[in-house]
This record gives sequence, C-alpha cells and structure tokens, in this order.
Amino acid sequence: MAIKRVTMADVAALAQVSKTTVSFVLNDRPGLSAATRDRVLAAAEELGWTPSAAARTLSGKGTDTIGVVLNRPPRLTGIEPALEDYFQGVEREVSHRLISLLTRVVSSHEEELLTLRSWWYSRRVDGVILVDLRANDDRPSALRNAHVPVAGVGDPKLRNQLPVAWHDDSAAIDQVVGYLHALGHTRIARLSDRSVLSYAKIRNDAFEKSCADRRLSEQMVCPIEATAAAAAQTTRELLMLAKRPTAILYDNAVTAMAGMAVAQEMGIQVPRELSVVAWGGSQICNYTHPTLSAVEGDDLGLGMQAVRMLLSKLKGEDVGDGQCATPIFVPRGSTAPVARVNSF
Amino acid sequence: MAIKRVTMADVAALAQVSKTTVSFVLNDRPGLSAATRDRVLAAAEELGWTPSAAARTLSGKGTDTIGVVLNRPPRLTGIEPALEDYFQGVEREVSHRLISLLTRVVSSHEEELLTLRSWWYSRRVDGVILVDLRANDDRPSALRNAHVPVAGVGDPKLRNQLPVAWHDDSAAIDQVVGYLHALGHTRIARLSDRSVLSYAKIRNDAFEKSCADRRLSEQMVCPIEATAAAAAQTTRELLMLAKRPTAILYDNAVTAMAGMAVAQEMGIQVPRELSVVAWGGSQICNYTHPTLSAVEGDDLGLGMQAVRMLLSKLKGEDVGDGQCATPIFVPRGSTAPVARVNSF
DNA sequence: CTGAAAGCGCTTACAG
DNA sequence: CTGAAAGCGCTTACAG
Repeated sequence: MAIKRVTMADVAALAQVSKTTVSFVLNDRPGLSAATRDRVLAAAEELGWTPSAAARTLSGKGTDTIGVVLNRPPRLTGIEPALEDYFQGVEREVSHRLISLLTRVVSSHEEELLTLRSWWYSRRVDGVILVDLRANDDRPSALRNAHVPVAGVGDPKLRNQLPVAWHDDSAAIDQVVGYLHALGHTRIARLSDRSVLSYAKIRNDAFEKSCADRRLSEQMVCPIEATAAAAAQTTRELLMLAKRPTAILYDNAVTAMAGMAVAQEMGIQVPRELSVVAWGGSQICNYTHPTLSAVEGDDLGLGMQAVRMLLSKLKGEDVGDGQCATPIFVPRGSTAPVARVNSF
Repeated sequence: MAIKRVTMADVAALAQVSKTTVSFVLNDRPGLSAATRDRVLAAAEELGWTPSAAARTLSGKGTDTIGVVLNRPPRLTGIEPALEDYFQGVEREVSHRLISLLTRVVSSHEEELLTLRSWWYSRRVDGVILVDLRANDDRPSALRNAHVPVAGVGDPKLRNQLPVAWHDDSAAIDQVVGYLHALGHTRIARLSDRSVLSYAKIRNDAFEKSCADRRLSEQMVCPIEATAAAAAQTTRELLMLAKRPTAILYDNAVTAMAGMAVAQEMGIQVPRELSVVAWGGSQICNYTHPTLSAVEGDDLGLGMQAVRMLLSKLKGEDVGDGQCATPIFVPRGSTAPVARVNSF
C-alpha cells in the first residue's frame, strides 16, 4: 500500500546529476546545457516524477491555490443566483490557469473569518476571494491585519480597501425605471432581497432616486427573504391593494417567476395588467409564458475579474479599477405599456 | 512583508521544552504531565501558533482535504441541477467535518483524469469524489491503478468497483407511470437528458419497462440536450403530432417549466389537456402556474453519503452499501386525469 | 555550467 | 515522562 514516491533524488540518480540540477531543470531556470536538460527531463519522464506540493510550499514557494468560503445562513435554501455565478466565474478563471480552488461552506461570519485566517496561517492558500462584499464589511480589515492577500466582488464602496470587481447596478435600475415610466407606469414596486448583501441596498437606493428624478411618488420597496415563497406571498399582498402597482421589479429570475405565477393565479394578466421585470436568469426568463423581461449582467465575469485582480496583486502588479460591463435591460414578454382601463 | 511564522520551535522555546514534546501535546498524545501540557498549550496560544499544513503533510500526515472535479462540456450552459446538488452535498458534509474541498472545473475527460491523478501524486488530497459516475466509466479503474482513494455518486452498477452513493430512480419512474396510467394516460412521452450521465439511461430503461408492464405501447423517449431551449423545441414538436402525448415527463424542473410554457403558448391547457411531470426543483415547481408535479429525490443527501463513504474508507473502516432514500412522486397542479374529449 | 549543504516546519522511532 | 536526531522532498544561496 505504501507506494514509494518518485522524488527528485531518484531523478537525479538516474540522470547522474545533482538534485540542484534537477530542480533547476524542472523549474526552467536558464543556464543549463541542453544535454543535461534533456537527460533530466527524460529521467523525470521515465520515472513518472510529480512534484510534491507540500515540499514545494515548505521551501517557500506558493501553493498555487486560492480560497473561497461561502457563508450561507443555516437551512436557508434561498436563491442567490448571483452568488452562484460569482463562484462559477472564480472557478472558471482559476481552473483556466491551473490554479486550484479551496472551498468551504460555513454558516456564520465568525466561522468564515476563522476559516479564511487559518487557511492563510497554515499556508494552504496564496490568497482569498470574497464573493459577497457588503457595505461596512469587516472582513477586509480583519484580513489586512492578518496580511492575507485578498480581492473581492461586490460593493464598489470598498474599492479603497481592496481590489473589487463590480458593475453599475444603479445605471441598470435607472434604465428599467425610465423604460417603465415611458410606457406610462407610475406605480412601481420593487421586491428586494433583504439579506445583508450590498447589491439589494444599492439597487434600492438607485430605485428611489430614479423614481424621484421622474417625480414618481408612489413607488414602494418591499424587502423580502430571497425565496420564491416569500416573493409569492408579498406579490399576493401587493396585488390585493386597492391601488396595486402596475409594474413589479424582482431581484432574480425565480422570484420574478413566482410573482408572475401569483398574478396568473389571481386572474391578473401579465403584461396587460401588470408588468414584471426579473434580474438575471436568462435560462429561465426565455422559457416562461409569457417570457420575462429582465436586467442581465455578467455575474460570471465579475468572479473572473476578481480572480484576475487577486493574481495581479500576488505578482505585485498594479491592479487598477475592477469595473465590469453595466447590466442591461432586456425587454421580453412580461412588460407592456400601462393599460388605459382606468382612464376611460 | 515577510512575516516570520510562529513555529513549533518558538513554542518549545517559550514553554522550555523540546519540539518533540510540543508536537506530542499539540497532537493529543497520551502520557504527558498535565503541567507540561498546560505550559505548552499556553505558549502556543500566546504566540498564536498555527500548524503548517505543508510541513505536516510532508512528514507523512494526510492533507485533510478531498478533491472533486466537475467535468462540463465547453460553453454548455446546460442545467444539470442534480450535479449541482451532489456537489453541494459533498461541500456540506466536508465542511461539517472541517475538511477542505479542492475543486476544479474542466471540459474534457482527459483533463479530469489528469487533474485527479496529479492532485493525488502531488499529495494535495487524501482522496477524491466522483460526482457523476457513468456506466462504463473508466475513471474508477484508472484511479485504482494510481491507488487514489475514491468514492462516488451515481450509477449503482459500479458498486463492485468502488463505494457508490445511489438511489433507486427506477422505482420513482414506475410510481409516475403507474399514477399516470391510473389517471387514464396511455400516450406518455419522456424528454430525457441525452448526455452521457447514467441517470438518463437508467430512467429511460425503467420508463420503457414500466410502460411495457402496463401494456402501454405508445410511449416515446426523446433524448435531448438538457437545456430549456431544447426542451421547448422538442415539446413543440411533440404537441404538433396528430396523436400527441397526453403526458410528458422531464428530467428536471427548468425543462419541465419550459415545456409547460410551450403548451400554454400553443393554447393547450395544462393539466386538462396535457399532464406535465418535472424532476426535482421544488423551489421552482411550487411557484409556477399551475404548480408542477414532480419526482423529488434527496440529491444533496447523495453527495453527503459519498463523502461519508470515502472517509470511512480512508479510516480503513467497512464501507457497506450506499443506497439512499428512493425519490418520491409529488403530484401538484400539472397532472390530471386524461380528458375524455375524444371518447364522445 | 554544476554540486554540496543548509533550511523550510513538522513527525516519529529511538534513547534515556 | 521528555529529548536529540533523522527524515519527509523540495529550493536556493554559495562555491567552484
């Protein structure tokens, strides 16, 4: 069972050179004669040598792995599609460069910091990515004190503290409100993820401002748990109002779909009597009936950008600003001009 | 920048004992005087000592991390919700035990084997989990040759080759077919993921058998790419047939939702004129209009079970069979008795 | 262009 | 109950 590992010493013996030489060849150091080089490479190949990650990092090299920890509240089966996408983006960029990703799911803030720090102290990662930066997030400073290299995706307000990949949700919100206003909507509601994540607040503020800019005073913001159940429930309440909204914005595709189903269940026609706007989830939005208009951003791209920024930082390069493409509004079948019914 | 690490030598110096003693204390070895023990612990605490993962594994200890690689065909934004759930399950079980997960996304079979092997050879993982075992999968034997400890979730046919977490999809399919038959359906179609993953074939075979057992001869199996787009397209074709099916089974929630939207788009009423059955995705199925009847299995549990089996194996314990709870059929609003229209 | 030697931070027989 | 010493498999000044 205890298979003898092939080490550099074995390769050195076969190639009849010193371990130093083997190390130099295997690390592509310049200044080795072609003959030696070939002999070493052939020997390594013949023996099937693989570097020992442990020995390498113990000798002061990096680990070629970065860490991500996902903090999920206990038993919350909520839908945070953006988080998933950020993670996928990180995964993709990292795999692409043959770097490994160390991951852990935790259920509390303390656990998260603990994991992040211990990964760093035990030298298991070269740096970490924070996928869900919040306003007043204390992780950046905690990690800075521990000297952990870090980059993240999320709230651009933290850009002065660490490299952040972000995009302008406010502009996207303004597009949507402007569009709906142009279609005659004046009573617009927004069901917003009430979690601590920054994006909801950023969008809420932008929503309020966009409505105010256009002198729309009947807007409402309803903070809800980011689940289909909560979205359905709150939508039902909104649609029971005497002066119900004529358009509702959601923070993701599943909640929007749930909201639309409620309208249908109540006999309210989408989009004739109610316009519905989702966020993200084109895979779903294109295949509902009617199809769902939605804001679409490149969340995968944000994750990838964060990784690039972290790697630049590790190499000591200049990192720069991490702004990514602004999400755009894609109208589909769930938005329409407001019906004139009441005007007649 | 180059912060001096706190090592066991530092702790030994402070506590005025040898490194051996420090190591023994920190590893909970029996036979240390309480006094020494306390002194060492206090010193370690005071200095903020953290073990060096590299040094530890270099000295022959394990890595306390297991590996998972996800093989995704390039640019396929397909929906394989079960895979995600398996992964989440693995993640959860592993985090729970303070073990780390090393992950990588690749786009080919070769790349996958390469990664798995190299992780093992470079001693970055103690073992690996295969989350999508296929019939005729060559990974188990390849990994066995490389002596990589492995467990997986998927096709139970591989149980004699490695520990496998699995559940009985056939029984679930038989429940559904039996139910639909009881409601008078005789022309049932099944849109099946055409990927290499075993589950589709297992379900197809079960479907054919269940229909045959009940002398239903007009069933059809349509292998499609597991995307909403493909499901919509194929559903449209099925519903254009002169003798169109009265019930359609899908392999996940998003494709079922897409199929139902097509029926609505064509003016075919669900469930009066067409019954629709999804698989999994209760978060979605409960919030469509009508709600989606679906087969529900504990995919998270499968991932967790696979981890437990791997860990047992690593400890040299007996692993046993990994059968998990059989998925059950949950009828909701998208299934109904077949309409008698044609009989009049 | 190449080698002997020290060092990274642990673990673990082996002595005492 | 405790310690001196070797070893895990690399990297890297430092010599030659």
